[in-house]
Amino acid sequence: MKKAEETKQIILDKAYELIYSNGYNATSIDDIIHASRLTKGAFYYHFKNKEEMALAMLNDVLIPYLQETMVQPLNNTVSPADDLYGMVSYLLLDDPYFEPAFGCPLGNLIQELAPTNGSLNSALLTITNEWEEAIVKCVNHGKKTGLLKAETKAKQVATMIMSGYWGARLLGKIHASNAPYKVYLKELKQYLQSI
Amino acid sequence: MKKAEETKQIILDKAYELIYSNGYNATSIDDIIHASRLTKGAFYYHFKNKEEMALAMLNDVLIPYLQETMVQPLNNTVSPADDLYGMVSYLLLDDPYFEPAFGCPLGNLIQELAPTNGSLNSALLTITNEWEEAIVKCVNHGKKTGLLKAETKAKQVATMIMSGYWGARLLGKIHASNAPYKVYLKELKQYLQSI
DNA sequence: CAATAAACATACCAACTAGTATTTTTTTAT
DNA sequence: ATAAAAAAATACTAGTTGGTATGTTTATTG
Repeated sequence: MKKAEETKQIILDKAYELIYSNGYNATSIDDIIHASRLTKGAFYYHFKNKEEMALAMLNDVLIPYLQETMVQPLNNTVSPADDLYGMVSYLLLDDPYFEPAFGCPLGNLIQELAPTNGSLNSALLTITNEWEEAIVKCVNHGKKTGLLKAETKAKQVATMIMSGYWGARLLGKIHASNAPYKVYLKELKQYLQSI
Repeated sequence: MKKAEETKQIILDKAYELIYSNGYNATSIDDIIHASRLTKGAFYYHFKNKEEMALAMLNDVLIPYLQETMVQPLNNTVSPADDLYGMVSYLLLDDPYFEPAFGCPLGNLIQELAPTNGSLNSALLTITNEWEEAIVKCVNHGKKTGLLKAETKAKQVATMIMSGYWGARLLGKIHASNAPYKVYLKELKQYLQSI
């Protein structure tokens, strides 16, 4: 019961890669097993169907990584503005797994699947809410310590930051470049000084 | 040569509807001709292939509408902050053709097609640049009249507004609601007062 | 009111899709 | 080492995809 887990992980990793770069619908099961150097038998031994595989991919690959890079950096925050800027800046410029031309893996999936799919959506919504909650807590902590203004509305700031990040991803995609990220980050810094 | 133009328009209109709500790849030619109550013969008489049809749809349906709702409202601006807020607010809350669950038609296409497609991308990039240019001009005008701060960087503001709008669309999508729009707009108003 | 071309319909194709049934190989426990 | 079970390979199906070839109808013009 060890080798099996390995191949399962290979499938999930390759599925993540292909779905991130090409989208969910544009990634066929044949694509995934070919990239994994496996066959249909292996795929359907480990997963009931494409959707269940995608759900496992979300839970085992994408979501843990997003919690690491989007949520954890905001825990035990000292300087809210700096920590928020740092979180977004890392995601946009430094994260080794994300590329401008491919956008945000979470944003991509929401965009593509939100109108149609059911079971995948709740997983996407959950991690989105966790992210928002982390930002809200960070802002509220800053209000308590006096580093942020008392009038600042934490949820509004969270919405602003999340929206800005995802939109910047779109600009990066259409330009196939991280140049828009840098422009956005400059204005984000200005904005964070105003709250 | 009149009836033919009508059916061509029907195809483009239905294609827009289906692609907006389901995505480009998820919309088959069969879907489009069925919704148009036509057949393959009609489709391929008017268009060489799916991509050429999509390009015509962009040029004849989507882009003119976006120029109307995203670009024109910023021409001959009097109060930049109000006009920028009004443009975004209209798009998010009042536009009769856009729905929270389906996001922004332009954003959707960029998201889905940017990594892969070629010919459609330049059309998407062009209208995106037109939008940015309109915002930049609006901000620069505001700086001249003294309604906006002299230090304000027009391109940064444009990036901030575009990003925020597109990201808010994503939040609306995952929540299948316009509630995130309202939260975003409140913070946008704050932000616009700070520039 | 024909004739003729434009506009559209029908029938098809090869490639691809998710998924199944069956057989073979590989692990694992004894 | 070997039997049993797990893991993976092979071969297949029915439905869908974009696109083509060839009809048939409809509109337009002399």
